[in-house]
Amino acid sequence: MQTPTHKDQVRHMLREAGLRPTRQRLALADILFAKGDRHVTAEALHEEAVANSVPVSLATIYNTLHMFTAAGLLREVAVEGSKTYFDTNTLNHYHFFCERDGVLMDIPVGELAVEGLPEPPEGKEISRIDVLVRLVDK
Amino acid sequence: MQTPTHKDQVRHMLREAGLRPTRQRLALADILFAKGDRHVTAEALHEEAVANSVPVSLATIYNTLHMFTAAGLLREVAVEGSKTYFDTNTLNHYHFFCERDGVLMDIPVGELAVEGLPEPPEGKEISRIDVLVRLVDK
DNA sequence: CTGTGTGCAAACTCTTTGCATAAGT
DNA sequence: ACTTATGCAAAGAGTTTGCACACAG
Repeated sequence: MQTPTHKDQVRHMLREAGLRPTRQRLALADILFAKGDRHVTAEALHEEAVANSVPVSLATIYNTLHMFTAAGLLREVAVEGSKTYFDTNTLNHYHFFCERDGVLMDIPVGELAVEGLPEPPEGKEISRIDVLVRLVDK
Repeated sequence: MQTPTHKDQVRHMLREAGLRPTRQRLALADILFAKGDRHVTAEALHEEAVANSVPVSLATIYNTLHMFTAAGLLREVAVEGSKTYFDTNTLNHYHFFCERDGVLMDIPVGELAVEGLPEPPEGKEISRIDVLVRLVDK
């Protein structure tokens, strides 16, 4: 094996972010960033990790997700309900959310735009705009 | 007292919604709809009720908020975090959210618009669009 | 070695539920 | 009276925390 593996890239990504590339972080980053943009909950990632023979604890999952988020590798998405979603796509984009099955999807970039941004209140500035398009079965 | 009080209007509103106008519901609706649009959490409403000498239990607060929402009198707003916000403005509009103090505010209607709505996935249709403009201190 | 990360279990927060009591019509 | 709502306390779900042990540099 001499082509740079995905794991190598992931290791580099972690170092860049100032995070020690531990077994668990590597394994989780590998799962998260292997196949395109993903939207996971802590619970789901935990199950996936365990299924992939990476017995991480839930506490570490939360820890890791938050550190990745702080490092800019992930982004937290607000959906109502108790669960927190993490998105591997940190670029500015919006989401579809299907209430029925709790699935979050990216909205193709460029299609949707927010017009007529209002003036933020005194002393505040806009940090980010979230758009969530809720879906129901037809 | 012969002018229709706010409580009378509220009583009528509850009947219209098919909800029995009990003491607690009347008191809560009175608080919620007395002064323009509001954004409350269950906890906040509970404190306010208790402060107004209406010793409702938290369980009833949740119960009531959910029934009001089901009856179309309130709308749930998704902000990340564990707390659920309820909005007395059920018309289509968007929000400012200040992370620092957890305050939710309406964005003046008409200023902000979402353009270029994407096609929803097969078999789904858009039920609602939420826009949350996050604010930070300048 | 030295410091940071991990796992476990317990703690916490917000929310929901079950059941006896109280209130509405 | 008959039905629905309320309150309490206990259970639940998701997330966080404290501390001993393990691992990366």
